[in-house]
Amino acid sequence: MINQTAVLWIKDSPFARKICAFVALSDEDLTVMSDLYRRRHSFPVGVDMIHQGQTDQCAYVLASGWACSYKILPEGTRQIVNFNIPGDFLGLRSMLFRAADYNVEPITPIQASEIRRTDLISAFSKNPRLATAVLWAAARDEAMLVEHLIDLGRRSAMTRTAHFLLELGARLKLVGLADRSGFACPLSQYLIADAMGLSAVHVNRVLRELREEGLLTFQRGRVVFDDYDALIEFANFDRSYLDHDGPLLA
Amino acid sequence: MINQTAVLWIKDSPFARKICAFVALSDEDLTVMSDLYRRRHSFPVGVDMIHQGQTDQCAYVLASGWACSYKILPEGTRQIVNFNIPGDFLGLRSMLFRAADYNVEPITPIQASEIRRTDLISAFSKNPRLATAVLWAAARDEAMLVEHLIDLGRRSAMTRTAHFLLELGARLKLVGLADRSGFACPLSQYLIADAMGLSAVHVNRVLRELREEGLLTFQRGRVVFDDYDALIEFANFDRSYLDHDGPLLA
DNA sequence: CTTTTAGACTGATCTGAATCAGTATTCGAT
DNA sequence: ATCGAATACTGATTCAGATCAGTCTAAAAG
Repeated sequence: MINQTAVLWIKDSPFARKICAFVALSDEDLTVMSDLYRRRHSFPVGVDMIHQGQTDQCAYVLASGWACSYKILPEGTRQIVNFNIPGDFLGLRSMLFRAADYNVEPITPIQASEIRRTDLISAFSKNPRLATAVLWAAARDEAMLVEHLIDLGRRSAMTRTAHFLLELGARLKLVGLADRSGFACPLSQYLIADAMGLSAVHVNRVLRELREEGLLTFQRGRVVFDDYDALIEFANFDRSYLDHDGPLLA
Repeated sequence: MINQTAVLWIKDSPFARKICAFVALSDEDLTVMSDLYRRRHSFPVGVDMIHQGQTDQCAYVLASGWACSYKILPEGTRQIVNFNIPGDFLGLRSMLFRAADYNVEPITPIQASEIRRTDLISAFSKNPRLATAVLWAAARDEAMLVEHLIDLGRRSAMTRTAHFLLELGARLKLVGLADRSGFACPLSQYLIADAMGLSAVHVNRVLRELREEGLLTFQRGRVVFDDYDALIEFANFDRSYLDHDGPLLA
């Protein structure tokens, strides 16, 4: 049965906002989805949400706050694989493996719903459209991973950083946390460095250069796109992999 | 019903070999799988199997030959995202998107089975275990993508190349195309360069250094692990993300 | 109201990898 | 047997980005 209060509440969540942009979900779908949302948790900064080797196979949907997925290397350096923003589904992969093969750390205090593997599987069998929606989100995450790979492999430090911040903006826009002018961004230059495979010092230099070129300004926790069109041109940003033209599997 | 000839034949395919190593498939599962194998195609070197913007949503399972997935950048450089070897399922992502966002090019002549989206969906609904198996393979591919990202972001040219060749060896071993001593490898130094985000010249230097260190020799189309244990130590290679301890979702 | 500290920022220097400009080798075609 | 095309390989030079070694500022702690 459909619980109208739950439907209204869930419709406003970042996760549903994102999913609804791609797959048309009925009130029934949203009711099934709201069941997944029961186990709310808070995570303070400094406590890993998921860590390497962890065997309890659970995932989270972020309601608020930012996190990052990363791997530590033996030399002590680390590579941030992805930043997780509200609406993101994280840990889907660790559900298929015996143990998590990466860490997830909150960047700001986090509100998240824990999703048990059994709950997800039953929600999927009750509701294949929800399965499609989640798989679509996973495919989109993989496309972003590929763009990140290309950032690291073949784009210069400046293009790479510009591309990355544009993508972050596009993702945040989907959940109403950004617009064409920019977005609030709690990332330190150290975090950006670990994501872009650069040193923090060099990130600082690159950000200054982007500012001096009149492309974008990242200061005091805010990214401002000073010239959005020029920036897209400069970074050769193609948002089609984040975009859509309506429901895919109807 | 179960067709014993088809089951025996499919059991010997690289795809089934790989899948069976992780999820126990019954003869019935294998029969459903063999239905997917009907549309055999050959691709000569020089003709893209999938290209950017292509809208017919189909995927392939490689039976023999090597291919690579890549993206072209405006400056004319390219980044190879992944090499595809026998047994690989490729194009799963393009089934969820409106159009492919990358290219796939044969490196050697290819034999592959075309998988239509509708066929895959019906096979999945007939047989959820097969769906699990394919999702597991996709999760494993994503884990490899993450390792590749870390290669590019935080590993030196030498460690990166060693890690990459070890991973390739581990993947080939699963389908019986490699052992601890090494494997036949049709990749040119140019292809390796485009995958590792290096120049061909530097790849050559790196391969020479690995050879001089007594770690591995890549010459005349063959990778030889001269000192497998030292190599694993050197590259800090952890094959747990490729490995398993038996069926996951029984 | 200081002190401490973390983050933002800068210049000088160093290094790893790219680019350029070749030679050597292998293999296939004529 | 010879030519041409790939591919493998090498040395010299250049350049992007890292490292080092700081300063400046603002906020938090005492």
